Amino acid sequence: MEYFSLVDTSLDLNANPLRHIDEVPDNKEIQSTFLELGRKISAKEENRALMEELNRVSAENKKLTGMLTVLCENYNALRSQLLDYVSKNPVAEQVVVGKKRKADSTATATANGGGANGGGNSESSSSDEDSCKKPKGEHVKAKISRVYVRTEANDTSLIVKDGFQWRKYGQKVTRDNPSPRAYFKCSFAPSCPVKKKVQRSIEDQSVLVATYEGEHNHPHPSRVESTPSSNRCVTLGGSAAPFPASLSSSLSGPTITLDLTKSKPNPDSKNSNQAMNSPEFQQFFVEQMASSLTKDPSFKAALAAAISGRFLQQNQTEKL
DNA sequence: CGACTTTGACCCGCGC
DNA sequence: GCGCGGGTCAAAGTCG
Repeated sequence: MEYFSLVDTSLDLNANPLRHIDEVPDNKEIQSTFLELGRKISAKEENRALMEELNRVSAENKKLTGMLTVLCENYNALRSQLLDYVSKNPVAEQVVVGKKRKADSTATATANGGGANGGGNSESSSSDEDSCKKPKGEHVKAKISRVYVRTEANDTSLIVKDGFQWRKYGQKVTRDNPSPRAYFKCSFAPSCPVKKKVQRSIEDQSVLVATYEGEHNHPHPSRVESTPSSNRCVTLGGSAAPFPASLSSSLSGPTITLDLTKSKPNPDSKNSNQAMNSPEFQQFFVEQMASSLTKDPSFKAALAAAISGRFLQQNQTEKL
């Protein structure tokens, strides 16, 4: 339930929170009303309307808060079930292999297939496939996570900005996908073992599939690059990805989706909670919220209405 | 001039 | 053993 510390759930999410301003007659009408009926009555009526609106909004906020609570509870229940399952079935826990040629290629194939589901913006857990055919005698060396990033259609670069600094060390055209695959190492290498592969989804060329291998053994260098203008729709999962929970915000729609179901069953699952509580995550979250809100035309309209409404009210009180 | 990218060559595991 | 294909290396090029 840490999420409540991150998000002010009492946010007024009404599309048109100042509806009462629209309903109130325009300035001249108000003045004439005042002249005819006197100040006390209309002031009382306005007061009552405001109170009703406030009650309505409060009730809505309460409802939304309740829904979020249920959502979080469900997530926690599911996660604990998953952890139980993983602890009872050690095979399922084997997420990755070191020299995992076979397993990895299958995983990549499924990833591309997974990209097809839901327009390439869904994530397929890499742990399932990897656990199926485990080459003999191989040990768990690194953790793999997969990230889908929606880019501009004309953006040909294979750059997934996740806040970390990467050094490209290779590029290959693979057999199952005509678009080249780029290989990156964390720029903190060799002290940091994390590698990243980035390739366009075969199904949706506007979607980049980034596969992270390993875990960063250093703090996040900067959050500045974490919200690039070109990469907006990010789905994250796993350990090497910057955040354990999946976040997505889309270019086309100013929505923020906290996909809590896609968090990987890390044996050290407390990491995800720690990351969620980390200031970096909170800043990232707030940035995402802010950028999404500023892109929302209805939010802008509501804001403009609020400001103009405020001026209008001030004018009225000054005139009276 | 240093850091980073590009790109062809090389290495290595797997399947036949 | 050989060929294929994914992954890595490293020299050359580019950029700030």
